[in-house]
Amino acid sequence: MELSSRYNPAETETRWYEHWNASGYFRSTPDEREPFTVVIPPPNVTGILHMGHMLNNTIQDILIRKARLDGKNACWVPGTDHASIATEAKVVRWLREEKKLRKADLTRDEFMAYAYQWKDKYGGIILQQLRRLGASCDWERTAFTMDKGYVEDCIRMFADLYSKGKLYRGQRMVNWDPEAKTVLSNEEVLYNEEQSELFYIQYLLEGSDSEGIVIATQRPETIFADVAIAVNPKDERYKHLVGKNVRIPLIDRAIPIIADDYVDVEFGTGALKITPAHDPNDYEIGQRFQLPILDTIDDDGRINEVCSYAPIVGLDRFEARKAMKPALEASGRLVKTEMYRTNIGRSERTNSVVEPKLSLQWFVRMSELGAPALKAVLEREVQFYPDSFQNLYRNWMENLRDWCISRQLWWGQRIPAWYLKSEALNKETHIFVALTAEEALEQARTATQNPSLSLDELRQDEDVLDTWASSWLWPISVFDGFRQPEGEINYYYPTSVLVTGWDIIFFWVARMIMAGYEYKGERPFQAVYFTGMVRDNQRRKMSKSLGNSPDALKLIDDFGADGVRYGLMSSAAAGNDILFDDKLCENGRNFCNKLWNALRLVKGWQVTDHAENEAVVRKNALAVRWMREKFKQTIAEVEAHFKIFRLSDALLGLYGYIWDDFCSWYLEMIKPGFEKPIDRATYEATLDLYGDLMVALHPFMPFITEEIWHQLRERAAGDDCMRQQYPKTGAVDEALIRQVETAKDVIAKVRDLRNQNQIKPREELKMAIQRSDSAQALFALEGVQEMLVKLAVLSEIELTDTEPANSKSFVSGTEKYYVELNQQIDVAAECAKIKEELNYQRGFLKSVEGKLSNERFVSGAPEEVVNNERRKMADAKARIQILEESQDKLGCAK
RNA sequence: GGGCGCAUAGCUCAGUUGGUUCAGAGCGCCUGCCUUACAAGCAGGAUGUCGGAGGUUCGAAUCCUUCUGUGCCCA
Repeated sequence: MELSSRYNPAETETRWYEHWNASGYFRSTPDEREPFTVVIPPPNVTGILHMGHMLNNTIQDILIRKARLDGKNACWVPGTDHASIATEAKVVRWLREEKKLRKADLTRDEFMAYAYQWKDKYGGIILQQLRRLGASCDWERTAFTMDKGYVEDCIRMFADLYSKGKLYRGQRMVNWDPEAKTVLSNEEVLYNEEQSELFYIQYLLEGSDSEGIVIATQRPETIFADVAIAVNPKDERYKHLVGKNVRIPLIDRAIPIIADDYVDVEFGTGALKITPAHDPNDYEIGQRFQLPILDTIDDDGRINEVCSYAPIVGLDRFEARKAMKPALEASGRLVKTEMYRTNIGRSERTNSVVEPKLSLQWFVRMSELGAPALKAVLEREVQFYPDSFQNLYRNWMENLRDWCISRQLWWGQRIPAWYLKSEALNKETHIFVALTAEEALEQARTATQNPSLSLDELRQDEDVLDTWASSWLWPISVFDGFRQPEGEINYYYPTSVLVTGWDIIFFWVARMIMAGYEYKGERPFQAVYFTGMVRDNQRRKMSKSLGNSPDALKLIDDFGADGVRYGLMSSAAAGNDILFDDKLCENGRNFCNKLWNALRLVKGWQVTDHAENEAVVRKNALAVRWMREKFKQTIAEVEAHFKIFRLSDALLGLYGYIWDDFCSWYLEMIKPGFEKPIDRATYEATLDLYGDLMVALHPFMPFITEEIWHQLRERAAGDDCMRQQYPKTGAVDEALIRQVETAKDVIAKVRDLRNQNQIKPREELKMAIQRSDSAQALFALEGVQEMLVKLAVLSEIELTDTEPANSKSFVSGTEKYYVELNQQIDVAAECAKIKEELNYQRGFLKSVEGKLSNERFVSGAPEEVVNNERRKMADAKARIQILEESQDKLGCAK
């Protein structure tokens, strides 16, 4: 069959993916083999494939395919996350723009119906895209965090934590998104420096028209919620005022001046207005001083009636702020304003300025949940790669705050708490948490001692769970671990490794570890591999708004999935950011092409049962032996790298072996002459070796390796590359490898000599070697001489005692070689070269001798190191002697 | 403000428990080649105060101190 000179990935990739999938190779069911389990970090259901997913899932696929080749029962569970706030925002926009509907006009059920419509249409695109990448997930296990069973698990978890007292409802200062009208976690608030205006406002003392205290605030619209002015107790300027009252401008309500250490003497005027309802720190101070709370801002960010300054009631908080400036000026209480830069928190989802707000929310008590999760990581029960992420983890885990898990959204698992309609909203004294409304009703009847209480008289909490409060159950729930605790979860759990970006170490990793210990009494995974962030070549994070994120599928179109996988992995040390560049994928594509052309070469050979001559047999036998030994060595390194998740190193090791050793050296060694056949033994050995290479490389580049595997030989049905045994390593004949390396060095030096003297690569040269024990030992190895003749393009090689006329020499190892040239030798240039070499060797010798004459080195360093130095010294002396002899013969001035 | 990390070739980075004159890879660059697998290629080549300064050690890119620059997390 004629093979094209360029590898074409498009056709092979779809074909092999379908073959694997149809053959059921991705499927896993429990059996007697050792399991290797990976659960996918579920991508957002409405997401599309981006570079981060590509990196992340390539890594998972590599680990899974390797485990499969190692004979393990590899199970990779795919799925998606409902991503409550992000998806709801998208659905709301879709309804508004395409259906002309507002969320407020829909019932909850109607909204949910639309949301599922949206999910069915756009959800799961990403899982389709992962197939293009070659992801060998068990698709029959595809899970979704809003699956019926999954929701049940979330409800069960909620009820369970509540009954154990690890979940409570409480009033807390939360991050409020007035646009999405929901609570945000700290992690969903993004802080950035913005320009702001600082208002210096004077509060007059009670009973005075001139004396007062000046405070500085960015938020003048909140002064009507003030309940005190605080100063630092050490602040001499204000000591005399503590305990007195001042009046809020415009409304003249009196508030006390209090003293608290929290106040920064340096900042502003050193006097701080205390607004417990609208600032977390003020809230803390308010609690300490048992001050009242006046909440003047509504859920949508408007000033409400609690504010006793009527002109701004009903205005948006920013409108109100604008209105305040003229009002304060008119009152004469505005001292000055100044511009200043400060960190403003905005919602990651809606970009609106986050409002600190007091709210009744559900909180998970973190103290008990956190302890085992922290211990597990510190004691390496859960091993992080790279290990240093422990620091970040510990830092966070030692400062845990209770976790607010309620969100004011509809798209998500609705909180299973019921209240009595007879009680005012957010003032409920009775809470019934149960798996179903009926059970809640039972509780309510008992609690109220009213057996005729009906479901109509209860109302369910309107809120849903924070997305992470559902996805922290992922490693358990996807194996049905809550409903079938004795089922297959016992086989697959704990999972082997989790692969995820370090940016969600708190959101998700930490919480899965907590859930693992809480519900299985065991770690959810043995290892966590943290990937870096994929950035562009200017180190900017890939983002839609910057438009710097390459189209993942286009990359696959352009370079092939294997090429992209190579590109991502070749520069992806664990935890390190990747500065992505198409160039990387180009390297991958080129590598595919190299593999492909090696195939073309090998498959183009005629094969004969009778080798050309004994010399060729000896040369080829040595080449095959060398390649096999080096392969074992390479596989040993690959295995060592896999063990500690150094996938990039493992790949580059294979790359180097294949490109340099196999293609550049081995194939050139055995390549038959023009229109000459190759002997069958070498040919078969080469096909076997090539096949083994494909298996070794398969986890990284699954498609081309499968294709070549099948091109190499006729294979029986089911004899596929992805189903082989990973090549085994074993004792390596390092002496043999060293000898061939020596031969390679000689060949390289002859080539260099040709280059420097403008001798054509194909012009045969005569070479002689200075007779010595070491030279004789090297040439005693069968095939070495023939190898040199072929690759250095020599007419003959001989041992000699005398320097041939008209020749140039070089030193390799401790041997001296002469190459006869049919041209005049430039004696002066030769002398200069030798002198330079001598200087180097003498310097080398001096440093080695220096070490060896140091008594403390000889007695202190390990024997192995000392012996090594002794060998170096002997070699250097031998080389110096050779060079000095050359000097003498050439008659160089010394 | 508290904590963590990084600084090595023009660029991006490796360099494992200190041990070869150990300073390395890829890309880029330079020279010569369309050599009958591959120009998406082949054969060669150049490139560094290992951020600065001290210290420990027989020996430091590697360990310690400090300074400088830089990135991230938390507040």
